[in-house]
Amino acid sequence: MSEEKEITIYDIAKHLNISATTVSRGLKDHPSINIRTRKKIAEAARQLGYRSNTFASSLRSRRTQTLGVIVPRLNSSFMSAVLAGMENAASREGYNLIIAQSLEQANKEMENAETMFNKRVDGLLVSLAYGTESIQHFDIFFNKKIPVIFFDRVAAHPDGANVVIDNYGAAYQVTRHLIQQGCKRIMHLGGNTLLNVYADRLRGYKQALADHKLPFDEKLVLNGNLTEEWGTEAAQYILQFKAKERPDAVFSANDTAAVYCMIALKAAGIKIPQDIAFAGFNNDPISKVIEPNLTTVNYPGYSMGQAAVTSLANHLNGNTDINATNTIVLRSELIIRDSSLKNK
Amino acid sequence: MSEEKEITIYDIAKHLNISATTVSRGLKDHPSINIRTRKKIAEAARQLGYRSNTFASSLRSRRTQTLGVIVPRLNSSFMSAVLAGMENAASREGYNLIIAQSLEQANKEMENAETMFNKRVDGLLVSLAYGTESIQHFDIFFNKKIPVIFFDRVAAHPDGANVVIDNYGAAYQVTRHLIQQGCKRIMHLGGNTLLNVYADRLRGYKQALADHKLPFDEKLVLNGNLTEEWGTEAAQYILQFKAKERPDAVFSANDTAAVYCMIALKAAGIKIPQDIAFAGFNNDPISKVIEPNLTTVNYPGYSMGQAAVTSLANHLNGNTDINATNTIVLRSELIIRDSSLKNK
DNA sequence: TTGTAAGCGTTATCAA
DNA sequence: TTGATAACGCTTACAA
Repeated sequence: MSEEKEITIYDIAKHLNISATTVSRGLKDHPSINIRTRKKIAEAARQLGYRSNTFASSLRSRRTQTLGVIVPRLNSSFMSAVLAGMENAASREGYNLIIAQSLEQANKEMENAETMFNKRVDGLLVSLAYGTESIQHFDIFFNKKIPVIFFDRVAAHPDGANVVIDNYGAAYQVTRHLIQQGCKRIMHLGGNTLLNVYADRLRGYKQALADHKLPFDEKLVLNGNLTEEWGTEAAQYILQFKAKERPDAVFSANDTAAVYCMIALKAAGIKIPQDIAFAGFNNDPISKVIEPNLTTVNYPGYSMGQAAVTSLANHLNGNTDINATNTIVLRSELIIRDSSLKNK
Repeated sequence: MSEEKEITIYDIAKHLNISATTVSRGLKDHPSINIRTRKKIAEAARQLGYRSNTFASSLRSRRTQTLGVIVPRLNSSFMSAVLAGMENAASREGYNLIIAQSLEQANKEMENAETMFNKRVDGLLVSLAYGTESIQHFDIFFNKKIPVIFFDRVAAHPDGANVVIDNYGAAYQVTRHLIQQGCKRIMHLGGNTLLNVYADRLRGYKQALADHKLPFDEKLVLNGNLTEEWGTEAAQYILQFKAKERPDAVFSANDTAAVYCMIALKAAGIKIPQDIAFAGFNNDPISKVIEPNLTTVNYPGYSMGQAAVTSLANHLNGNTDINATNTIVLRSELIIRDSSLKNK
């Protein structure tokens, strides 16, 4: 079983009395090779325990069959699903993935981009870090015409494609749902509006208010980093309102901030949803543990991963121009739970 | 900025009127190269925009400077921390990571192992899938003397090293803590005991009982897959006991099962911790959201990742024999929260 | 301390 | 449909 020496296409060639060129072609099912020859080659390769040397191949062909993935963090069920979807599509298309996390830091993202570039990935998939304010560090890719696809946390670029959920529409739905529950002063806990996801959620919130003739009040929008601590602080902000001006609902741009805000409000004697209704975003596991359970928005992570890789692979195979499908928008799903049901 | 042609060591050599060999050596800080020559080479490389071609290098040197990582799932804060620690150590040691998830399935783990093998990783880091019952699929690595390190979910192998936390000791501490709170009939929710982590936690639980003269009762041990649904079912099991025989504490081998068991028990009118005290394992974010907050065990994920990679790198550099440091045990930490404090 | 020259295993080119 | 040959860019004996 344990081979002494690596088997090369020359060994196969010698074994079959044909040329290495033919073996090379046969192994990749090149159409110009006789189908019976191809079969013989495949059989011999199996028998001899041949495995292709990707370095030699990459060196010569200048393709690595590898895609780079840069994500802010791996520790969410959403990202795990995205990556599973990416892996699935990638292996179907004959690509491997290199994964790196930026830990939400712009400089780490730059480093990662450089590493990916030096590893000569055939294409790049990026979800931007919270701290990223410019996407210049991807210019090395654009300059070399290496395709870049942004997903979820995206930025506009003439040569880059985007895969996103309809953050605007989802936020609109959430807000409308709260309005339909009778809420009139809906607060929005938002993130860095330089990022599309947070900007779009804010827009959806505003539009829903406008469409239902509710005034927009700047004091009812608080932007921050959406962490546990920040969610707790947001509760303090809410508690400072005079009784009459206090919001009767909160729509948070993520579940973490929503949940920690709820915990702090509950501790202060606020009843949820009677006094203040709540809705979050992400369908994080904690949304099913907090009492009352949190109304939220579910992302289709697996599909997003698949869509991003499939689109990238199509582009690499020359099937589509990257501009032809510049933005793919996936459907998300409103999950209604007790935290927003005032009339139950 | 956008170079037309890739710069090679020959371009640098020509530029400086020296040989490519010297450039190659200079670039890797080979000691036999004059330090001034090295400086000149580095400077020219920077100036010309040289980037090393890893394929040519790997092809020739038969090393990839790449480590493979196979994990059950990426979607836990623990795994994210592990990977961050691995990345940190890897980049310090000059290695890159390829990451794959087995999704807890043995056959996916086998596929991943094969992919890693074909990618010719210099070493492999594995946390075993829930469904894995044999580690034969890693024999291709052992046969070729490619080092394999198991971490967290490990298996014994003469040629493989392990990096783990002291599951036995942590479980012992948890159980002792519950006993000190006055609990006498402590139930254990466990996982697949083919996996070290669950077998060791069970052992620690048993030993703590024995050391405190509490009888071990088989009916108080329930093994399962530790999912949300299973945790809910475990609650039904607990509710079936006659009042006098009902456990007065539960030590779960993970937080998910503990939390969903708590939710179901609370719904049935059980008071926590008064009627039944609870402790979990993992320090999952949900443990801080459930009421009362869950006593649990925190893993040092980042250190574990660093330790695993550092150990692997040392071995690859020939600094240590893999048998010399066959098992590294890291300290974990008991986090006491309200769910286990009966006397508060 | 530096250089010469021979490969590593594959694929592109050109020819048959 | 197949083959001969020359790269791809780097490392490493061996030599100087």
